[in-house]
Amino acid sequence: MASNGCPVDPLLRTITGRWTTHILWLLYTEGELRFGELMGLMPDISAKVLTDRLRMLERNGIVLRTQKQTIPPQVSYELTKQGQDLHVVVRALNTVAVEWQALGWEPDKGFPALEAAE
Amino acid sequence: MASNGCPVDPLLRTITGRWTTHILWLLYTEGELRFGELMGLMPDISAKVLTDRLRMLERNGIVLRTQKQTIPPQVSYELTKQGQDLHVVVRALNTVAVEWQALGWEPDKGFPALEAAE
DNA sequence: CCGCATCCTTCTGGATACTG
DNA sequence: CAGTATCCAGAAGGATGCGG
Repeated sequence: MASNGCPVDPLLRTITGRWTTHILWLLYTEGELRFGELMGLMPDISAKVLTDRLRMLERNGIVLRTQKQTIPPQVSYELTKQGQDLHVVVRALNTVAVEWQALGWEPDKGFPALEAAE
Repeated sequence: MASNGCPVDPLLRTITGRWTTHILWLLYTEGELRFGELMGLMPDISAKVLTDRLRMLERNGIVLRTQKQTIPPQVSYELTKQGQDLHVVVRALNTVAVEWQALGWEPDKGFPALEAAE
């Protein structure tokens, strides 16, 4: 998979993927969260996928993982300083998403409200 | 593939994917472009993938396709009004990408500059 | 010049069952 | 509680060749 020349491409590849921005959004709005809390806030995600995403974000310096060796063990996640840079992106995405939702936009269907007005 | 509750998810699924933001960036910075011009500006993309992306963006009301029935035929693409909403997202992505690039960030490697400073 | 059809390969997300 | 290991299905990316 040859690298695209665009500098945005590698960043995009890391922060996209099924649940990634949702995780970032939650850590941004709720602050530090435990694994189980994240599971609770995302009812449809599986433990494996959540772990995958968190580990990937950790490798990339975007989230910080803190393990407390208690019984039962507790692990919590928070955004790193760099991870917080992404709030601009996530907020921009959220703004447009909400705006388009209000216009009736749906993937592969476009903007029904606008077409009807023609 | 059950829909995630997050309103950002469908939008994200549309504008991500290997070349999509690059296309949006070019249409945003260069304005209207012909198919061949886009190919020239993205040396590594294949015609099929470019067509796929453009058709998908067209279906979603993000780009406008204009065909001129000349010989040889010319087809040009530009952002729709809604497509221009995305410049906020693309600009945010670009800002962070450039910032992180300056810090030595690489996918799956994190921020070497910061780790060295510890 | 622009694009469609076909086929193939890779990557991703997810289900399920098990562990310290 | 917070994972790990394995396996699988489907989607996405891409190469190639034909067509208006």
